[in-house]
Amino acid sequence: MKPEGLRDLADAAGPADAADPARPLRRDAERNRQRILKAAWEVFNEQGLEVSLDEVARHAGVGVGTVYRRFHTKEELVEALFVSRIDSVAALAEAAAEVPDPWSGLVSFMEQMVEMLAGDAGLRHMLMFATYGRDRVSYARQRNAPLVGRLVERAQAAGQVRSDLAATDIPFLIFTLAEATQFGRAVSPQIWRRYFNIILDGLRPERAGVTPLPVPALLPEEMESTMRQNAPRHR
Amino acid sequence: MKPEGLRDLADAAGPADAADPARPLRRDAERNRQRILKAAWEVFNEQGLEVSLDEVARHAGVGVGTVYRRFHTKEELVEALFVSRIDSVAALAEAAAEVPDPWSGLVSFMEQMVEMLAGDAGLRHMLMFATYGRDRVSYARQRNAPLVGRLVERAQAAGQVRSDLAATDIPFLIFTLAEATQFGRAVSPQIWRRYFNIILDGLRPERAGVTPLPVPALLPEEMESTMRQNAPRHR
Amino acid sequence: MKPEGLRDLADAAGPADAADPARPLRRDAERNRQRILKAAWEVFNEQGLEVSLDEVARHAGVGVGTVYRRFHTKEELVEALFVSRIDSVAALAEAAAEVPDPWSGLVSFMEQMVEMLAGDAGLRHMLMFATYGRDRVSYARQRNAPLVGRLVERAQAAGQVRSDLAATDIPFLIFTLAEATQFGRAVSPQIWRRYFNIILDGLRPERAGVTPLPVPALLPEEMESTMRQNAPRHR
Amino acid sequence: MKPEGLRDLADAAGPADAADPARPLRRDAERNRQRILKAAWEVFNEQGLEVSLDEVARHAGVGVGTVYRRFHTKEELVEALFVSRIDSVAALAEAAAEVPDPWSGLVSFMEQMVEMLAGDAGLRHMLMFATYGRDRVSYARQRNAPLVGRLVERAQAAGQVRSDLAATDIPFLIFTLAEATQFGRAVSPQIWRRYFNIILDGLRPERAGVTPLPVPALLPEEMESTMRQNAPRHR
DNA sequence: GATGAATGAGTATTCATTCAT
DNA sequence: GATGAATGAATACTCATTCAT
Repeated sequence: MKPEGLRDLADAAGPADAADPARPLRRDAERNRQRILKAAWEVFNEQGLEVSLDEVARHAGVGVGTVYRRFHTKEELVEALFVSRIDSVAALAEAAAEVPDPWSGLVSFMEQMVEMLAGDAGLRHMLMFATYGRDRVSYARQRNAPLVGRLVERAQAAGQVRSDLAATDIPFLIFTLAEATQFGRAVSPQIWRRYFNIILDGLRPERAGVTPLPVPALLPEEMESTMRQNAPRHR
Repeated sequence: MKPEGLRDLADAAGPADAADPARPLRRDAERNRQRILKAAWEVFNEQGLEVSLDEVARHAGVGVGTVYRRFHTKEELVEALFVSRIDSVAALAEAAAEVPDPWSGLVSFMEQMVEMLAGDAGLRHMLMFATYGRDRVSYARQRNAPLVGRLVERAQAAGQVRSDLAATDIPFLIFTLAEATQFGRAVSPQIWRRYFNIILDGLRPERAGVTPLPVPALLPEEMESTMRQNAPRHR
Repeated sequence: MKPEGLRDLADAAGPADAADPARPLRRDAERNRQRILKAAWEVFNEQGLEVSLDEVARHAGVGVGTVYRRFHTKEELVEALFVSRIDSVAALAEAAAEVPDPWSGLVSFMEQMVEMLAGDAGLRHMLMFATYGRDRVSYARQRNAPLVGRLVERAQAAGQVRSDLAATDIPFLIFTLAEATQFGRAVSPQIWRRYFNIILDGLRPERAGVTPLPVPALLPEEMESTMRQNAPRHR
Repeated sequence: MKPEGLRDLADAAGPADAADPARPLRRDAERNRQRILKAAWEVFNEQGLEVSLDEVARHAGVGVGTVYRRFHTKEELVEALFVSRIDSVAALAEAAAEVPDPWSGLVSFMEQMVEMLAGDAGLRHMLMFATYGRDRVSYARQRNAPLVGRLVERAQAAGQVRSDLAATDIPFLIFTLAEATQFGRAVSPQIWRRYFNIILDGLRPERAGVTPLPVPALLPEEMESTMRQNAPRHR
């Protein structure tokens, strides 16, 4: 569906295995692991995270037992599937900090995040609702928060971003946009860029006609507990 | 939970019944229908659309059989439940058209829509993913599209909104925001107003620093097919 | 297999139902409930408590769903199945207390207990290992302990039983014997009476050639914790 | 856990192997065999016969495949595991025959049997229910029966044991006691000695107050068929 | 020979839907 | 009409056993 996604899957291999992080899997096992991850990625994106592992197994052309040998629970599979991607958020933020122009840095970070999420309903779901892999997500969030904070502050210091924007607003805006991508994706895969543009224009510094943000942003600590409330229990 | 919601439910009665659209239900049957709708609304909002109909029936104090007599499938129940609310979108748009200041009209329409969706995960789900009640939603969309179009055009004509905004962008922005309300809702129920504000600021007319929207909006016709792709199948 | 057992099942009906203890089940439901209990009793006795509920359902000629409608979990089914029998232990002890001769009273209690357990591997299993229905069993034990204590004391006071026998020894002896009934049952269903007899002879008052019991009996409180250790977890 | 047990395991090696009874195993193969038996013994005693062979293999530090190379089925492993112990019953009986005092001989035989079974739920299970290793058990029984018969007769001849006791009663009494050890084991590991004592007192010669055994003992030939009926099928 | 990967039938439990009372 | 009983396919997960490496 998306070659980029499949490349990422490869990164999730080897060391991410549950049993022994050191020793690489046997060749055939590794092949199957990849097949399973690929199949899972496809069906999860197509039909959501609710598809059964039997379905995933069938899609991958292996028995369910094989899926369970590799991933002890469904949760572990979902995690493994998105782990590399979650980690890459940090890389994105770090790269963005290197961009000389603060505004461009912030923009490119957001843009890449949305692009990443746009192609990946599963990851989006996991980041937003933390149905699975809560701990991973939570860890990633804590790691990235300060990086994002610096991106915002730098742009504000340069007078490129409205001063009432908070670092915690950024993930909100990103999720918000990512959700919009879901929508209309089939007909116009880039449609989200319109709304991204609108939001960017709305982030610009205060001036005539711009109203101050009406309620305070969430504190970083509050991001955690907000997730915890969203999570639907799974059966 | 929300008296307004309950009032709306009453509108969904009579003619929407499955058996014979013409003849009104017997009094007691009608009472049961209302009870079921009320119970379903409460339960779906509290626990999501995944609750079993047994649960709904228990909540309503009737047997499952009764639920099925009124609504042939779960889908039909969900549809009936949100039908009145979908219809009220039109009312909102019409009211907004009456607001003398075009900008205020558009803003108040969007705001009310988001507020409505914010409190109603079921409706949001239905509008965005059309999991259930596809036809209803589709019908409502066609009805509302021109109304919304006029709101936008009026504001653009008044120079209050950027000229590259399209009518079809409005539902996108609304869904997008509505989804964001889910988020952070537990900690700060009004947090979405920050992002609403940012978006509104981004909708303002072109000026220095505002970049033109990079891709074309969806055509009204395209909205339809876009929904059709999103829908996850349900079990 | 054993008409007596089936008669007992009837006692477990009506009021023991999970939903509403007051209202009796519909006729057809009641019929199925009985069928399920009967089938469960048969297969559990034949093949042990490990048989699947699918098997029970098939045996009963109903769908699994029906089994689960009546009994929310396997545990509940097992409990329901043996509840009336557990309760009847108390009746046995009380009746034994009425027997004029203390020795005869104690003997008849033990004998009837063993007889009851002899025909019912499921009940035996439940009483001894508390795999299922722990709370029921524990409750019954507490209820019966003092009754049994009195039986023993009365016989000791009459000089009919060795003075170093404790009340907690009785269940041990009973279980022990009951287990022995399993054995040899096919060839000589009454074979256990030999060992019952030997034990009774060993319970007689001290005299030449009788050695004192070498270790202290369990305290009543210790019976509880002893069960808790035996219980295998079920999957 | 019990060095004696482990020594016994060694006896079970070589000729008992599945592939070729004649040729001894290669040194490393033999080592693995021992490791597996040791691990199995530990794990089965700790957690019951239901543990998976994967678990056993892990405990032994070998692959499951290796387990299956040595023992074609789980049943075979269990058999091999207890084979040596079954054989040692004969040793026990022979040693008991050497004890000068017939009564002491019989008592010590029974006591050692119960002790052996008390510490070994797996063996107990196998002897009593013949779930696994039916043929082995059957063979052992035939071998031991005459030895035990002699123990009993000798004690009866000396007037130390009631004359209505039969040789086939001994295994019954032993199993009966062994089962009681299971019970209460956690709280008072020696509790079974109380019931052993009671039974011994009940085995003493006829005198006032002792009632004759009410049903005939099983014939040696009948012991076999009695086992066959007990066996629960396993999954 | 050893390893551990692959398999798939089996387990308890849930739930949309149908149907007898 | 209303009730709630019956159904069975579906779900996540386990484990004895086989087989490629």
